[in-house]
Amino acid sequence: MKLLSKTCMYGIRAVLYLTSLEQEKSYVHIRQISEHLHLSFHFLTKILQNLAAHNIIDSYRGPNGGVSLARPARKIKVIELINAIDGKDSFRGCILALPGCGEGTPCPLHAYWGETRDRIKSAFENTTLAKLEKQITEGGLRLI
Amino acid sequence: MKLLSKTCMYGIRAVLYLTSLEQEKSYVHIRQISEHLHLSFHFLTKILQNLAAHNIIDSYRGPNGGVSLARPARKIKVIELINAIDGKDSFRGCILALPGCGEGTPCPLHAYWGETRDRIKSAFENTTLAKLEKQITEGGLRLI
DNA sequence: TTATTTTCAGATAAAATAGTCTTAAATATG
DNA sequence: CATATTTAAGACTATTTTATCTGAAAATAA
Ligand code: SF4
Ligand code: SF4
Repeated sequence: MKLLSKTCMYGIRAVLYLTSLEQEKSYVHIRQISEHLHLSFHFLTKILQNLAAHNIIDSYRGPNGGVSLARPARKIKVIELINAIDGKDSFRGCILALPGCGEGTPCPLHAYWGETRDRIKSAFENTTLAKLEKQITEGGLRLI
Repeated sequence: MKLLSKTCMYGIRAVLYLTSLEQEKSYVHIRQISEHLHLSFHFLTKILQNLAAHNIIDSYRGPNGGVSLARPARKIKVIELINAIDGKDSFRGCILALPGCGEGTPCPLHAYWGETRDRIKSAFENTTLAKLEKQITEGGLRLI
């Protein structure tokens, strides 16, 4: 069972780290992020390029360059990251992969699955980076 | 988001088909199953070999050979198939893949995830093939 | 016995995912 | 301007998952 791809996990962790720094619009080097989270710098760079293309983070080249959140953390929903990295249809996936499903009668596992899946999805839709960050600081939760 | 691997989906569908035939301990050709479900015969054979090794189905070679449920459908739980195919640790997977997790303090997504994951798992633990089969016949649900 | 049918076992191939590396482009500073 | 720094872009490699293929082993039937 894989809720998110590894790529997506890395993206979320990186952006949560950015959130935790909560500097006012100053760029953070990707190298700093990758070292802090123990991730491959090059791989993370690719992931963050994607998030930049989706206007979730801003990026800037050269010395003093780096990445930063494109908006305040309370305006970025976790589902946005998931959609950007794992694709919009990530939560459309079903349980038995029947050909041409969703139109006719459902498979016998649909009842169990559909509801649960929607609940998971809406949890991500209703969670902002700020919300998660609050939990991190209040609950002593960790990113690494 | 992938709840089950494709391999696992195929295995479940195949075994549900066996259940639907509910013949008294007579073997069904894998070829018949694969054609009915539109799956690759060779691939399905490998999946069913695995299920046979895990004592979920019985198999028999030669003409009149094939596979059949190892026990009555009401005594086979869906989680058994998942454990056999996707592995015992399938529902241990987490959301941020932190190194050495589960021991110390959790990551900020753990709260959302853990509960949901356990609910999904216990749904599979409390569902037998017979239960699903009942839904199929009563609800006009489909396997192909 | 001999031929046929079927699963078993393992090698191989293709596709998807994950990760690495190299070079180019933009920016800052002296 | 020249140079150092940093992200951008894309080719390349590695690993995992999914799928195919081949021949052996077991059971049956003629
Ligand atoms: S009925 Fe639902 S769970 Fe089943 S195959 Fe279709 S979409 Fe997937
Ligand atoms: S705290 Fe839970 S969800 Fe987060 S990384 Fe650990 S096991 Fe996974």
